[in-house]
Amino acid sequence: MSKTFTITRRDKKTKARIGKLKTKSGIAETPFFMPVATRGATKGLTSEELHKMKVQAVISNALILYLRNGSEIIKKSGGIKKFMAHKGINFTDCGGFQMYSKQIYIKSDNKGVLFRNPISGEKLFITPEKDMEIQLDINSDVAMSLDSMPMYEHSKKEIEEATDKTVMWAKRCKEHHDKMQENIPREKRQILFGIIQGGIFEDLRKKATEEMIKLDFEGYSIGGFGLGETIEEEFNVVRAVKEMLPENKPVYLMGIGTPIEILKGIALGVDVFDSRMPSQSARRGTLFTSEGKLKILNEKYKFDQSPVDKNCDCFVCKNYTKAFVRYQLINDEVIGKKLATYHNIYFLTKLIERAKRAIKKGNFEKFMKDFEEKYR
RNA sequence: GCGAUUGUAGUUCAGUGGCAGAACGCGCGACUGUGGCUCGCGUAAUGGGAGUUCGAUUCUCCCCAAUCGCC
Repeated sequence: MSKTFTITRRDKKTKARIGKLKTKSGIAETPFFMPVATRGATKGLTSEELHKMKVQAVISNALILYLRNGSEIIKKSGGIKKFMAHKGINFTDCGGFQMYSKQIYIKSDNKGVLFRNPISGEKLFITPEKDMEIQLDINSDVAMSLDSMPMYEHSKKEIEEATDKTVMWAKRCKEHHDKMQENIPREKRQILFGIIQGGIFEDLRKKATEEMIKLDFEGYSIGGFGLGETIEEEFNVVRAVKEMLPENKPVYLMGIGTPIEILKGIALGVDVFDSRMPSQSARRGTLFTSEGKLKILNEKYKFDQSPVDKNCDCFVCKNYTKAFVRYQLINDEVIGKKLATYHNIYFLTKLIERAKRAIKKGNFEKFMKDFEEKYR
């Protein structure tokens, strides 16, 4: 059968699960982590390198690509997969998160979001329909409905308004997206995920989840985290939303990317993650290791001849010393950023692989607890 | 040897007769659906001596050093 999502394995003690996400570009085994490739590339890494380290998917940004004619160029290049010579699956984000970016966001009303194009200075009105068209031009495998993202510090009333607007837009996205693809065979269609908002308020999240389920998306994204809330607030909401969502739909926890949060998410049955965390932190000198976070720019590693992580088998750890990576990073050489980024993304990808193995062996909960100890 | 100019943080430069600033560097921290790669905190200095003055890093003189020019 050509179902989008199939669960192949379940953990007994937690809600963790292993599944297959089927897209027009191929199948990815969940859970997986997507490095961010905002403009069609993960900073510092080639598509071949991502493929070699078994990254199954990346996520680009429809709005930001659109700002520099990227969506047009990509359309004329035959879609993002071909454009970036990527062997895995491509997600696109809608651009709703850029409401967080004061430099390009102007305002939003019920019809859509007004951005300023920082390149031309022109105002740019993005409606849910327009957003769907951009993502279809880019031709990613999985698109996101346009959301209106509330800020952590907003009042409950403001968050409720944004949440309701997100549901309303999701409906319009779904209708337009379906209509745009009605003549395309099902297996060649772009998949659309609906984004659930609601801040840290369980009641708002539950209401939004209920409405979104009615719209029957192929997958659900939980958005609006990593904005200042505590980890408890975050996972209380994820748990509540997950309990309501249908079991057979893939769930994507947007923007979440610290090792601990990924494991906690997996334990609650989240299937997809993404974050700029591993790539951005790497460039700024924070590396993930089996022993915890490593601040490689610290003076104590100046002459350190050991690898970044002695338990890691990535090519960086097999070939280079801390002293080398540190020196290149400090001197702002691209090789430093590249090696650091490679290691961090490899680490997260490998972490999830190990988590999956633990799920299969039935000791995921212990695996998670042991890991958490090191990241305290 | 003579003349001119300049000596302020590790570096490049502000500034002031009354608590000496910045940038970069260095040290530490942050970073969660990345427009332009950052942000926060910390560190550290008036070349030496004498004089004027209540008080001098600032004004005067001497010494030392550097740079430029002329021999």
